[in-house]
Amino acid sequence: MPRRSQAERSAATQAKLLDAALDCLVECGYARTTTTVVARRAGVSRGAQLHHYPTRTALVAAAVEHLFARLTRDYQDGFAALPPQADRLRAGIDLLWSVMSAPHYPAAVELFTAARTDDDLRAHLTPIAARHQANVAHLARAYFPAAARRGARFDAALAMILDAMQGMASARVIARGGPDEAARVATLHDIAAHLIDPAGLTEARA
Amino acid sequence: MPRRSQAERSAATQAKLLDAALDCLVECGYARTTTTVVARRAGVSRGAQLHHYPTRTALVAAAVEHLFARLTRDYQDGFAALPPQADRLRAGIDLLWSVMSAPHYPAAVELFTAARTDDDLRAHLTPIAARHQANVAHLARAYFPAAARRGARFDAALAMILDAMQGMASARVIARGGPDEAARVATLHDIAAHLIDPAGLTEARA
DNA sequence: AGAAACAAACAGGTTTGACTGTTTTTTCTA
DNA sequence: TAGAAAAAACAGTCAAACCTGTTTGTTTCT
Repeated sequence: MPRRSQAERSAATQAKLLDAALDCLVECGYARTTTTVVARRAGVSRGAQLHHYPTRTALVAAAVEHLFARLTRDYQDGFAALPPQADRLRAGIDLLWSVMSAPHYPAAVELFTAARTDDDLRAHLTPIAARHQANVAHLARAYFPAAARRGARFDAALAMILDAMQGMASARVIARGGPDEAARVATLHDIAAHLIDPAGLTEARA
Repeated sequence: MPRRSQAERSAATQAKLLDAALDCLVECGYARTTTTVVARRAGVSRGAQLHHYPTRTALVAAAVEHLFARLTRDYQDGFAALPPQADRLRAGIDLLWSVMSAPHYPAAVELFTAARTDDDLRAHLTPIAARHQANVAHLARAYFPAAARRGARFDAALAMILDAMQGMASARVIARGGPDEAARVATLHDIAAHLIDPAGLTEARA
């Protein structure tokens, strides 16, 4: 690797650090995600780590931003790839759940839990989370225009479905992917149909 | 306080320690819930703390057991006090949510999040959580016998509602008790009616 | 040459569980 | 039943390990 530009070098180390931080959050949890461990896992010296992210909070905040950017892309791509068939609503639910089942998602849970009692971290995370939520809501409205016309009711339904998935993700801590997880997703399908599209005339031709 | 029996002394200090641990978990979060701080908050010497709970994990595990015992009592009392009127289902939902809004509930969230990556803690928490869930399901079935006759569908609905509430509780981390929280509970009322009692013939005379 | 990236050692502060010693209660025994 | 012995509860200190952020020095790019 001769003659890498500064920008390339920076980007490479930062990417290594952020991925390592996410891995570490998933594997070890927030408490044991120390700057030392992250640097070692990233194969980067501690000096370099501190150069790019001067504090631990800065590091994990950047990591979650990195993660959410990826999640937003996943949502976007997923929605764009939704089949234009009769069960789009169903497919949309499955998409949401699949993204929230991503391997790195527990890192977000770790950080938001920690943010509850860490003002600094919360200040970093609040705007990131708000932006992400807005993105998802925007995408959902864009891809289900007919249902979105129901306005607040649609928004409430979406919020509820996301809450439920968030709860399911939390529950995984204890019972990882139990057999009844599928049943719960099925219930969500049912609910979505009831709340968003009670008449049964789906968004097939949207 | 002359002549307290050993059992009394033990029970008193243990209660002080467990309450202090819960307070600390809620206020400071899992990472900053150190044995030192808990002992100080409890007004107990560090030696005494170590005598009753030899490790940090033992302490927090006992604390969460303490908490869940109380939550189960709250559910029980709440269900027993449900009015025998037409909107029992609605009142039941509100009860579930009010218990999950209890001041100490965030302590449970902290511990379950930590348990994901702490085998020791998880081993302690898993049976506690399982027992608690079973208790809630049992109570719900006992107090909504007509709906419970729908079997798996009832269980799925209950699980989903609890998931959603869990998700809402987690979301509080960022937006504490936002205005739309009420809207989400309203959506849950709607869902409960749809999933559990679609005909509208409520459990009024159960 | 200057700036950015990287490397490594260091100091200050914390936490945990072990360890030693003291007081209070219970149990055994005379 | 009185007093000694044992057990339990309580108190406080200590060392090892660790983490964070600073600082100082080196290499790589512009």
